[in-house]
Order: sequence, then C-alpha cells, then structure tokens
Amino acid sequence: MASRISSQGGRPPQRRRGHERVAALLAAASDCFVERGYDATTMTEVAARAGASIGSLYQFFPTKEALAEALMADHAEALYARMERLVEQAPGWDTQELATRLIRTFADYRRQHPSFTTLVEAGGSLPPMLGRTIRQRMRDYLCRILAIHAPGLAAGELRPAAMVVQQLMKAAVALQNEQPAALRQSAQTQLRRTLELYLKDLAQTG
Amino acid sequence: MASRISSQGGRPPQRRRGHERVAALLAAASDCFVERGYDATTMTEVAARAGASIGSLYQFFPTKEALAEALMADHAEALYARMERLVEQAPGWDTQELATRLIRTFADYRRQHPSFTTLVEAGGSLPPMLGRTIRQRMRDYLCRILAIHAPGLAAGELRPAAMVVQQLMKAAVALQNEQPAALRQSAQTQLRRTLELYLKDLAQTG
DNA sequence: CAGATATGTGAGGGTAGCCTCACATTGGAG
DNA sequence: CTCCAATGTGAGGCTACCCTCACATATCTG
Repeated sequence: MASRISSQGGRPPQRRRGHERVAALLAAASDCFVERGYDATTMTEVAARAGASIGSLYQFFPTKEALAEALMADHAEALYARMERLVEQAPGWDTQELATRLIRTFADYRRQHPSFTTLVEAGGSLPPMLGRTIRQRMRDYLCRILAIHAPGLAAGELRPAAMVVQQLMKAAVALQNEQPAALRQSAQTQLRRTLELYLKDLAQTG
Repeated sequence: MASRISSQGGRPPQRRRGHERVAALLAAASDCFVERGYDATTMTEVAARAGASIGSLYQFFPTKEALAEALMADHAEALYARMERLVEQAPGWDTQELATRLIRTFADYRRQHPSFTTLVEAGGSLPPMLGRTIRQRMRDYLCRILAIHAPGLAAGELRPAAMVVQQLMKAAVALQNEQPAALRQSAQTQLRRTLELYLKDLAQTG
C-alpha cells in the first residue's frame, strides 16, 4: 500500500526510512480513526502509536486533514484498482450484472477496511472540504466505471449515469442516513430498485 | 415533546419561560448535531441558535454530554411510546410479524428524526459513557418488547431473546459498520435472516 | 408592593489539541 | 571521510472551546 501523500504541502518521503515512517503513520491513523473517530483522535496519539514524535508526523502530513485525506487516497486507489481489475476480467456483462459485481466489490472492501468506512461515514463531523473531497472522489470513480461500461446509460448524455451513480452511493455508503422525503419521486423509484439489488447481494454475501 | 432533562445535575425548568428555553435549546442542539456532528458543534452555537446565552444553556444542561443525553432521552421516550402503542394495537401477532412492524417503526422514526440517527451512529466519536448509555437504552427497549411479546423466545431464559435483539440492533442501527468475520457462525446465520427481514421491509417502505 | 426564587448574561479561567520552530541526528552522494 | 539534505524531536505558542461565576433581570407568591 504505497501512499502518495496529500497534494497540498507536506514533502513526500525520499529515503527508505521516510517511506517506512509514512506507512506506520498511516496505519496508526487508520487504527485511531476506527477506534475513536476522526475528531476524537489526536495527532499526538497517532504519532505515539506509530512510534514517532509529533514533529515527525508533521514532517510528512502538514495537517490532520491532510493525514485523513492521504489515508482516503490510499483507500480510493486500492478500491479503484479492484474495480478496474473486475471490469477487465469480464467485459461482456450487462449493466445489472456489472452493477451487482461493483456493489459487492465495494461492500467487500468496506468490510475489509474499517477506516475507509469510518472516513466515508464521518460525514458531518469531518472538515467540510474533506468530506466533499471524499464523496466527490467516490462518485467520480463509480461514475467513470459505469459511464464506460454501461453504454446504454451513458450514450452521449452524462446526467442519467450520474444520477444512477449517486443512488448507488446513497445505497452503498449512507443507506440509513438518507431522507427519502427530500428526493424526487422518479429518483426515489430508481433508488428503491438499486436498493433491492444492493440488499439482495448483501444478504447473499453475509 | 416535553423533556425530562438529564438525571445528573442541571436543575429542571420550573417556570413557563424555562420550559420554552429548554425546548428551544434542545431543538437547536438537534439541528447542530445533524449539521455538524456531535464533536464539531459548540455550546456557544447551540445557545446562539436558540436565542439564548451560554449561561442560560448551562443553567439547564450542566454538560455538553448531558445535553446530548437529554436529547437522546426524548427520542428514546418517543420511540418507546410508538412501539408500545403498536404492540397494544394488535396483540395477536406472531414473532415475525411483530419483528417486522417493530423494525418498520424504528426505521420510520429514524427517517423522521435525523438527530436520533446522528447520535446513535456517532459511535466512536461520542464520549464513551454516552455512547454506551445510548446503545444500552436502545437494546433494553427492544429487548423488553420482544421479551414480553414473543413468549416463544423468552420462555424462562433471556439469552436467546438478547441475542436476537442484538442482531436486530446491528441490522437496524449499524448495518454497514459490522464485521461479519468477527461473529460466530451460528449468530451469523441468524443475523442474515434478520437482515433479510429488515431489508425486505425497508425496500417496501422506500 | 416586596421578598424570594428562577432565569439571563457574557467575560474570563482552565485546558486540550493543532501546529511551529530551533536544533539534533541519520544516511547517502561524491 | 565530508558535507548536505532528509529525517527526528519535543517544548511551547496559539487558538478554540467547555464551563464557571458574580451579578442583573424577570416571574411568581403573599
């Protein structure tokens, strides 16, 4: 799980020890976020857990937010890789089959990486920009995959695909948080169909 | 929605104006928690939103935690009332029918009261004791109802009912957060069945 | 009205936590 | 080996926020 560090500030590691430190720091951050949540974890604790000092932590991550974003970037990359691998393996599927597999991949990854779930669901408590970044990135990934491999939906226009993806997001990420009353009726119907798909798959998987 | 204020400290209101203030403060807290999450909302903001000063807020709620707990107490009371009303209306149901209705009631309440969901799901970021209190109370409520109205499960022994209730909790409260790998196999099977029930109902409701 | 109690106010104490800085140490290139 | 950039360190600045306190005002009882 090589990490690319946040784009803003924070010099990337260059020597071997630097890379090791970054990996340890990200692992520590992951554990802390899962156990205590984003707000409650302190930078001091992350550093201590990684066997480093605060200064060392700030050497690579200029901000607590940047730390979370780097962790999220790693997750996003890994998840995206899984999805692309999945799509490459069997290009002949129709939209529904593809959606089912993608959702299962997504759900599996969530189960295997609790910190990913923690960050995605932290929602309101995260710094606004970070929250938006995370959701945007997830949406982009799913949208790109669906747009490429579901030509029936993305033929020329982007709106429908984006809508479906948004509903996939809602189903897979924030199932219980969403408020159906706030959704338009047509979208709601489509969401229900997506939900059924997701739930059926989830029930099979366990 | 008359509130009973936290048990620990914090004198309950006695005059008319006091009751109005408490209601306004709880409403403000509810909004803030939903928008920003528990950690990110400040007591100053809650007070300002309710048109009061900080001193006024601390007149009734001795602690930020007490404020959240009072809000949660209101929710718990309202939800419990709904559940009891439901059970009284049709005492002839079998276990499955009852469970389905209870879960729907639970899901409906969650949709109608976002701050309830916010507090229940805040999980790791809440002060440990508050989090435990919240989960314990929800478990007690569901357990009591199931124990009373599903004699087949609660005949003498409490263990099976408690287990089912725990799984109901997992299904209804933290569907995606749980890690099936950490569960025992038998429990997992039962959980799956409960999940299917929950999901089926959710799909129907929208 | 008068006394008593409840309620209202906001400046400030205390603290926790993010982040900086000045300097020590390590490791690799020439 | 020598030198320089990378990495390591932790005390402390600074800010934000929870909560207290001394006092003002409002509301109720007699």
